[in-house]
Formats: sequence, structure tokens, C-alpha cells
Amino acid sequence: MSVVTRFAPSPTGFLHIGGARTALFNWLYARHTGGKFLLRIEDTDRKRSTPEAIDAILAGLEWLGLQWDEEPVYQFSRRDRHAEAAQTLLDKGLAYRCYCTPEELDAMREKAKAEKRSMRYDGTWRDRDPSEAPEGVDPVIRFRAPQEGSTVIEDVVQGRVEVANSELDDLIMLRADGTPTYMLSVVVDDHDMGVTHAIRGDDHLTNAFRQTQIFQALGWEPPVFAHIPLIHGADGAKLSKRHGALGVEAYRDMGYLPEALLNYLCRLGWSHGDDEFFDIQQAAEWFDISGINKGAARFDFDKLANLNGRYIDAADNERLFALALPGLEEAAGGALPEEVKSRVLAGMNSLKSRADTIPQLVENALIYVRSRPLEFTEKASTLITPESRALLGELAGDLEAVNDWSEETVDGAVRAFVEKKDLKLGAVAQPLRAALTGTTVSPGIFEVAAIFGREETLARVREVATG
RNA sequence: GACCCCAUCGUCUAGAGGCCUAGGACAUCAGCCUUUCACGCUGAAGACACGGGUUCGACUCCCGUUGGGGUCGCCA
Repeated sequence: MSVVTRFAPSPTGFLHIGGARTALFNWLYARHTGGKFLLRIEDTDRKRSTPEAIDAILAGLEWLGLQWDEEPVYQFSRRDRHAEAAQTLLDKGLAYRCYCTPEELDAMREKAKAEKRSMRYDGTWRDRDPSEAPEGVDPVIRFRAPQEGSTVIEDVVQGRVEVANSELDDLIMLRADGTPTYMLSVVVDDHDMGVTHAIRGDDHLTNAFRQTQIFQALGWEPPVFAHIPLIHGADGAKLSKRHGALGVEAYRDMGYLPEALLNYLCRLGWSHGDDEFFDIQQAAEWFDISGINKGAARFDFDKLANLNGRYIDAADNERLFALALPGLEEAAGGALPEEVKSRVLAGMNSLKSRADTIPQLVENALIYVRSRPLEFTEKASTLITPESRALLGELAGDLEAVNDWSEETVDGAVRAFVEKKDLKLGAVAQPLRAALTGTTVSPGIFEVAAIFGREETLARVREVATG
């Protein structure tokens, strides 16, 4: 039987990082097995579901390149089918109408809390005659859960997990307004969609028991469950916004590449030996549920940044330029002249090896964007002394004589100048760097000079030399 | 609180009873390279939570303790 996995987010917010990894694992497993990866939008909560959230989730998956198969299933559109399943259970005596009001339930909850018990519906209407139903109360439909014995799930990540049925109460399947709740919808949809493997967050583990019971009541085979560990923040607590619980678009905006985020997410809770750096196709080839860990993992921005730096290094220059352009234009306060654009592009190889994120790339590229007269950083201005000005003035003469302006010829000219003056290379190269870039940090200064060209280089050097 | 899950360097992890003197990656530190900053290279420091078993032998299996997490909604 061919594998069918699914990602089933509720559209109440963006695609957060934990959801992205859940989607990724489902995608990987489907690709690995040659099966299908389905998308289901769990929008049965009409109050909290929004079209904006749906768009954000779809956009997030697309940005990551996690393409789903077939049309997304919108759960709410299947409400009649869910109600039908509830009716089936009602007919079979495996469900019943409960006339407790939300207020009564609240009271039950309060009481349980006061007695330090976990809240369990007390079964008031489980065996009560419907003729006793109060006037004017729309009933909910509750599942008549087994009270004896236990329910077992054979989780492929967590192993065999068993819970006594006495721990589980009669959950609500249909609300008073007749709409289905999550617990019912998931079961019906997973069955109807032919889902064979439910790979989802560990927080659903306890739900799996109730869902298994519903599957059994309906006479259906539950999917294979794989409850993957959660992602925690750097402090080990639940992932907070401060610690990375952001939408994937926030990672995009922070300058991370999708392939880097994907690689990082793969390694969070899953491993293939000592392999660290690999693309998603490679991961799909290797991916197996047996490689998933049981313990929660902490989110580590440092490692993500390192990985991102490597992917930036490997990325196409034109692509990086396009990603950096908005930031460069913002810094420049307007559109970039063609001349500046080609400088940035020409210097991209060196620029990208120094950047871990796109904002860093932008920052590094700014040396080609700033125009004369240059402003100098504090460190750079300490390099501009009467002596170095004189030196640069002399150097300008030598540079003017350079034929065939290039990194190599500038290099040669400066080294010859250094030798002539019996100086160390740094004594000239550093002031030169300051003069050309206004900073003390940049790619190789001969490369920078080559990119600026003879005219611009001389102009900058002379500007400093003459004070 | 009840139920359930988890536990190897600071972090992500390798490890399926002898291959372990516990390996790799990130981060940290030192050195090399070097015109700066990076990159790169070399090296250092750094972990099996604790206590009992089982076994000739336990990071690996079992039990307990401790610690962490999840769930307990007419949310998903």
C-alpha cells in the first residue's frame, strides 16, 4: 500500500517553525516512499480561522518548497460528512446527546480543579433518557467512550503507549450548533483521505488515544502514528517568540535561505549518522521514521546562522544580489545606479563568503554603495594620519601609471610601492582600505580597487590624500 | 494535581551489550594562513542526570529517583 502523509495546520496564525518541521517530515517521508503528501486546512473553528492565515501557511510552504500533492482539503467544507459519521455512531449507540450547558461544564471543571483532579466529563447524559432533556438547550453529541480496559497505540517514534480507558472521558464530536470538532474531523478526514501515516507533534500524543477509539467505533483502521518531539526554545521551555517561534516568513525576512532552514530543521530531531550538510533531495533519499529522535530539541540560532552562511556561500550570485537589493536600496535611499549594481555583483564572491545572513551581506556590500565624500568609521579615521595621507598621495601617482587595471596589477603596484618605501604591506593597505571604503573591514583591498576602477579609486585616494 | 512522554559535551546529535580512551557539527578558546574582517586549516576544552539491579561485560536492557516536556476546551 502506498504511503499517504498529510500536514494539517489550523489557520489561526502563520506557519510557525514547529509546523514547518512537521510539514517537512511528512513531505520527506512521502517523497522517500514515493507516496503522497497531502495538505488539509483544519478550519472547523470558524471564530479563529482566517483567510490571511491560510495564505500565510500556503506561502510559507511554497517558500520552503514543500509542494503538496492534490488540492488542499478544507476541513470545514466536509462538515456534513463529519456530521454523518457522528449520526452513524449515534445510530449504533456509540454516541449520545448531552444537554449540559457550557456553564455546567465550567462548574465541573472548577470542581475538578479544586479537588486537584483532571477534568473529566462526568457522564451525566451518558445513560440518561432523552425525555429528560431540558427545554431550549441544543445538545452536543458526545462519543460514548469505552470505560473498561485500555487503549494502546503503537507509535513508530515513541513506541507502544497505553492508557487506561478510565482516564479518557466522553469527548464532544458535534457542537451544539452541529459543527464537528477536531477530534471527529481528524478521524473522518484521515480515513477518507486515505492517510496511512500521521506524523505530527508530540502534543497530539494524548489525542491519539481518543482518535483511536473513534476509529475503532467507526470500524476503521487508524493510520500509523508518528509523534515527533517538539521544538523548544534555547532555554528549554516552550518555544516563545523570543526564541524562534516565528512564522517562516520571519526567517525569510531575517535573511535566512529556505534551503538552510530546511537543512537545519531536518537535523532537529532527525539524523542520518554524522551527516550535517545536505539538501532536501538528499534528505528525502535518506529519510526514515526510524531516524527520528524521541526527545525534544532546542532551537539554536547560531547553528542555523552557520548553516545559512554555508548556503549563502553556495548560492548563485544573481540570486543573492536580488535578495540584497531591497536592503541596499533602503540604505542608499533610492534606486541604485547601474554602476553600483555591477560593482556589487562583481564583488559578490568575496562578499558572500563573509556573510551568514542577507542583512550581513547587505552590510558588507555597502562599501560599493556609499558615494563620495565618504564618511569614515571611528577605526578608519584613526588610520588617516598626516603620514598616511602623504603615503596615499604618493601611491596615487604610482597607481595612475598602472596599465591594464585589475586586481593583479593593483596588487603588483602596491607591493612595488611598499618595497620602494621599505614598509610593511599593512602600513599601506590599511590606509588604502580606509580611503576606498571608509571602513577597516572589507574584502581584499586589491579586489575592491579593481572593482571601483582606476578613476574612482584614484578619486577616493586623492580625496583622502589632500584632506 | 492526574495521565502520558522524554533524558549523551553549553546546543544539535552518533551510538541498536563488548567496536567507546564515548565520535561528528555549531558555539567557545588557542595556533596557522593573512593587508583588515571573514573563509579555510590544525589543535584544545567539553557529556553518558543519579541510585539500584540484569550480565563475564552496560551509554546501550529493567526498576526507582530527580529533572524537563506534553495533555487535561462546545481550540486544533
